[in-house]
Amino acid sequence: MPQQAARSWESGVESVVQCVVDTMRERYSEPLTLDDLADAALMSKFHLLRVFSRVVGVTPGRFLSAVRLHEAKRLLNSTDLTVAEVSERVGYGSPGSFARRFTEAVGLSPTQYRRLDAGVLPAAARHGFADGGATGCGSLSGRVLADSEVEGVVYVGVFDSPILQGRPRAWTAVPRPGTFTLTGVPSGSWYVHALARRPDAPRNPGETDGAIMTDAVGPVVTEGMGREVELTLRPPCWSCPPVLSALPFFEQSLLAAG
DNA sequence: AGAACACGGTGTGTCCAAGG
DNA sequence: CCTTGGACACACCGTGTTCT
Repeated sequence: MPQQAARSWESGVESVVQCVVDTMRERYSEPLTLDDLADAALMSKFHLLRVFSRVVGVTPGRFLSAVRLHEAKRLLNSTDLTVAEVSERVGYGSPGSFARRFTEAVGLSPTQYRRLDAGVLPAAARHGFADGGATGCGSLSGRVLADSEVEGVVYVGVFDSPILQGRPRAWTAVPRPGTFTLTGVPSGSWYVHALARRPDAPRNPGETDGAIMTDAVGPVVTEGMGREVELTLRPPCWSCPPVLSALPFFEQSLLAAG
């Protein structure tokens, strides 16, 4: 295929995937299936699965799940809806199932997450965040660059997913973009995520849309010492899955709680 | 080469119950 | 009212193969 034709094909695929992402963001509260999304994209579900994964980096199901849980975070912080009501609004049929997925993705249960806003957090919920999460004996270092100005510290964490979700296996905070070293990284294949607040970012943990800059690399195989990575913080683009982990606001909450 | 299909394993959501 | 855990069903995913 000539280069120009290849570029045209790629841009066509991107616009189809963007359409699917838009559909997810608009209709996350409905029981969307891969078939529905494939219909919207005018292609088979088999092909959609392939092109979506190639462009976005995660499967359609995982992306949709991230969109739903991100909206749940916003509702928990900006409304008085019960957890069950939030669960229903974002498309989950079972509050129990919602609470479990939320806890896995965010690192805190829905009620614990809601309390973050008030700077109140049970001691049990600190485990895995407050100690840097480190459980291994390897290390990983590198450099974080930034597209534009950032406010406050830069967080760097090791996660098991290309989506910034759950509790990091190890994390650190550095005062500004620059070099970092992560210790206690378990051996394995990980995704390294970096994130920081933009100067105009709201303080509300639920309002992360457009308020932060992120970057990720991976999978990075760590075995002992010596891995070097480089990340460049940028505002989230349309194909970036929402940030689900409570990590960027956890340290702030710890400080507020004393 | 790209698109569609088949299939087995895996992951996710639901339901239910128990306990805080 | 919320969280957690187990069992179950089924949709989803990854991979290999076939078709155009």
